[in-house]
Amino acid sequence: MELNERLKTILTAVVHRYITTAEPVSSAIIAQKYHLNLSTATIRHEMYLLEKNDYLWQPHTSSGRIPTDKGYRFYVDNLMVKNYLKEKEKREIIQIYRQSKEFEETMKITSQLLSKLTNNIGVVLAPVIYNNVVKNIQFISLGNNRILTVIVTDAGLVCQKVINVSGEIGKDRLNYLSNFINSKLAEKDINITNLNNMLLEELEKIISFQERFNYIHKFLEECFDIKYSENKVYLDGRINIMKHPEFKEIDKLNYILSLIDEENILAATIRKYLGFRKTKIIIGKESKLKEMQNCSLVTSEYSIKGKPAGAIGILGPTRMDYPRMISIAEYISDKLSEILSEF
Amino acid sequence: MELNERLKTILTAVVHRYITTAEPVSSAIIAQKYHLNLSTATIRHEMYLLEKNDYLWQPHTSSGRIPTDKGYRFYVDNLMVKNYLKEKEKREIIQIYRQSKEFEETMKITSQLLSKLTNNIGVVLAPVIYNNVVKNIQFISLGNNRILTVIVTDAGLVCQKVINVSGEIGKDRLNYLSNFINSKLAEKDINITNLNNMLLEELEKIISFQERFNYIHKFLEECFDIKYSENKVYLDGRINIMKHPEFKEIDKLNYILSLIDEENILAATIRKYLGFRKTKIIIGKESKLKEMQNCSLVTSEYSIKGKPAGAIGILGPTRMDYPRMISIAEYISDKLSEILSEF
DNA sequence: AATTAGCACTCTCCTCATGAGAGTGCTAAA
DNA sequence: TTTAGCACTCTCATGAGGAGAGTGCTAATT
Repeated sequence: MELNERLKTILTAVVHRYITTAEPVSSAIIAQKYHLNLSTATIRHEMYLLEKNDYLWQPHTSSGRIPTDKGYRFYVDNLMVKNYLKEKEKREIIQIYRQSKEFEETMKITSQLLSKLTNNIGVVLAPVIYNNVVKNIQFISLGNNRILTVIVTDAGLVCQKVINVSGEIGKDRLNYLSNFINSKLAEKDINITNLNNMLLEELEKIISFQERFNYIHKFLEECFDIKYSENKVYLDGRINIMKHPEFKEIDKLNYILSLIDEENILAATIRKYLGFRKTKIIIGKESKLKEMQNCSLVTSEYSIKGKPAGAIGILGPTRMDYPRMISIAEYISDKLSEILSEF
Repeated sequence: MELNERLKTILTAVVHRYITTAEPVSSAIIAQKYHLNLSTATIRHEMYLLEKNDYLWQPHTSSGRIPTDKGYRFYVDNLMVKNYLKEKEKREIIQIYRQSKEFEETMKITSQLLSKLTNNIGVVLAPVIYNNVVKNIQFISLGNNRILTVIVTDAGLVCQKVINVSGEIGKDRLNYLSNFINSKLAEKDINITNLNNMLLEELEKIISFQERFNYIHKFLEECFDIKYSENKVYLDGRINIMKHPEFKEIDKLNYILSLIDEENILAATIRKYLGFRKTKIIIGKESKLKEMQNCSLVTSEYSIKGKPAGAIGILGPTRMDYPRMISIAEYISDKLSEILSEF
């Protein structure tokens, strides 16, 4: 069924009311607060139609109505009015970001900002590393045949690895090798994931026949074998879930708690929806994850120097103030992109 | 009051019973299950004495008894029998550790092990860095007047920092500086926290009069200004709290959740008790933290190459199997010490 | 045809009463 | 000192009853 204007207005009213009170919405409240110049009976009839079409539901006959996932979805796609942060809020966000100079701290601050501003759970997926270009490689001898390899990428990410070698490699040799590699890196962009195939061949030209078959070769191989671990997740504001009346029920709490505990599930969900639009909204059961069935997730992607890098997210009850969540997510992901690009 | 043997036996029985069932313990159950050859009336009388002396309490008159914090404390200090892990369990732990080569991963695995083995929350405090000796410093130019400083300590910890300089510093100059610093570091042990006062003076001797007042000096100062951020906390098994009947009550859950959310509170608590014994047990209100009043925390310190480095912890309800928790905490902290010392 | 007033009906929620059950405290006897 | 016996206390589950919120339906009105 195509919703006519009046039905849309009523659905909007129900969503707004439910978002603010968390109580089933009655026809009387709509008539009273939203000045539609309609009697409760008419509103009741319209709500009945909305219910029949799955936009609303009732916890029991003779109680008010609550939006369904489909109702929220329609609201988000067709009804809501975009919200913009106040200048004052924007300034505050910038102010907070100014404190941080470091990558880790920036991630942490971002998740905190998200949770503080929204009263929900803030999620930040650290930048994926596999499309980064390697800028510089350094070898630092730790003694005891242990060598620390530091790989720096164009996005300013630093990747470190301690490697055990089975024989001594002199400082000069290490320097020679790293200088050679760095000169190659300067010549052309090499992606972090294919360091191995791009460099090893070149290196074989300059290392001795002997070396080609001994521990030095093995060492180099191991250096370049970056298993780009699933990117890190930063969470903040877990306690916020307790503020929402929907999670007074122990079962619902259980679901969201296991979501919070297993950060990977959450990260995987965000990652799954990554890619073809900056901001995405996943409402309740849309995610197919039973742990998420009472939650919505608003995600927004950020980039580093124009290249897509990661995403942030806001996790809360399906009953959330979507326009505000979206504006916050978008503003913060923009700021984060700027900051990380400067690093 | 000094507890006589019989009172001790009964207290032990009550603690054991309550730990396994989470139900108030009646005199009849004690008589039935613990074969003391005493009538319920006698046991009742003894329990009454224990209650008067604050070792037990009743949720209401005419219900069974529950140990108080003091009761648990007495049990832990005087009554419990030390428990040892089975060889099979030990082997499994070693097996799991074998998978991990990296520092981060080791920390994560440790917290997972703790939570899986105990059905409680596993906590790991990463090694503190401020008593580490600096082994090596490297400067890597990132371009755009940005320099990455990598500091490596004797414990194999790596500390990185990107510094903005307000003028160009050539590669040769950077190399010269780092070589000089490294030679000084090789001469004598310098603690990471006083890099600044130990090195800056020496460096001033070798840098030009000009440099002494310009950005190069500032750069070096900034390099050595390591704010040894509070050490990182790894948590695992948050969801486990839902398994314990005591946290069915939403208020208690709220407390422990805020503890879990603000990892710093937990870390600070562990840190507060750090120092004069390997394993520590904090029971309920002993911690003075209202968020911890329904919880107990078993912590055990680990070391790197013999030097105290950090601690692990197990967080659960006061009603926990202390002997087992202790044996797990101690075994894991020992293994962790070994592994980190090898890194 | 659309809207509305009116009202019976439904369901929740709170309170109170009731009774069973678990476990105690006390007393008197062993 | 220990115990049997019993009255007493408190919880918990159950059900009844009534208030309140809100609906669905119908007949009347616009």
